[in-house]
Amino acid sequence: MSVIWNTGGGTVREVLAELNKDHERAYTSVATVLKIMEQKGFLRSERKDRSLVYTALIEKTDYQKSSLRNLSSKLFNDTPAALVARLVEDEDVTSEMLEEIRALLDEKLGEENGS
Amino acid sequence: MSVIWNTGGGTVREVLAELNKDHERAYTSVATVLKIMEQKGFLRSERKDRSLVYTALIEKTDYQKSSLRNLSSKLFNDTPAALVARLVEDEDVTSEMLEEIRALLDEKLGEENGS
DNA sequence: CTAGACTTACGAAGAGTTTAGTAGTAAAGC
DNA sequence: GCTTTACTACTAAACTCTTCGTAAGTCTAG
Repeated sequence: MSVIWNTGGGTVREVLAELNKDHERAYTSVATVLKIMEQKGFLRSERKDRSLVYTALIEKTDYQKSSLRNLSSKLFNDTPAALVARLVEDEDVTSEMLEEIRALLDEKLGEENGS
Repeated sequence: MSVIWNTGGGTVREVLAELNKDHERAYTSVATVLKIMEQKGFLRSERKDRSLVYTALIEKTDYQKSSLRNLSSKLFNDTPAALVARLVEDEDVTSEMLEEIRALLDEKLGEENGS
């Protein structure tokens, strides 16, 4: 799915090429997965020459949101603050990143007070 | 696993009772899962009377962290700021929560500048 | 026209997860 | 002491996910 989002979609062969950067897989494996994801409504396909070109049907941001919601409810008692708390504890998160996050919050909060 | 963390652990029957608040399950289902989780090293068990009392072997915070890391790498290109950006977009997140999160960041940033 | 290359469709094997039934054992009640 | 109760261990069915092979169709080159 991430490959489709990152590349904007493509044929089985294109997706395969992308995936094989990470780890060798068979052509048919990718074809099967893409077909299944289409059946599940995540992708749609369109004929182009003799191949199928797959494109995303669901937005990456939507999926990110629902994943976060899911994680938040399952592991953080539905309190996003607790989630962020854990996130900023991570040693790999630099203070530049933290500044960035805070700036984001300031923006969001300003915007809400304004409305 | 969440049940164990939230209740601090307990017998199969206790965990079952907790789970059944949500959705009816058989006693043996819970027993099996607990045993499997023990085999995987997430729990340990201790005999108490005739029952086994299960307790968590891994910290909830550690699991939260690794889940976040995982989500961040898979869906957010390893940029926590993007993750938080998506989080604060959620309509269900109130400005009180946002304030809370910002306070958290301020604290963390202050602490780091101080060191 | 036919051989080769490429593609999708279908099916299947193996691992992992979830749910639960059965058997056996130990304790408790009478 | 025998029966009921409660528990764990073992087994298994149903389901999902991942991987891939084989079959069958189509296009193209010679």
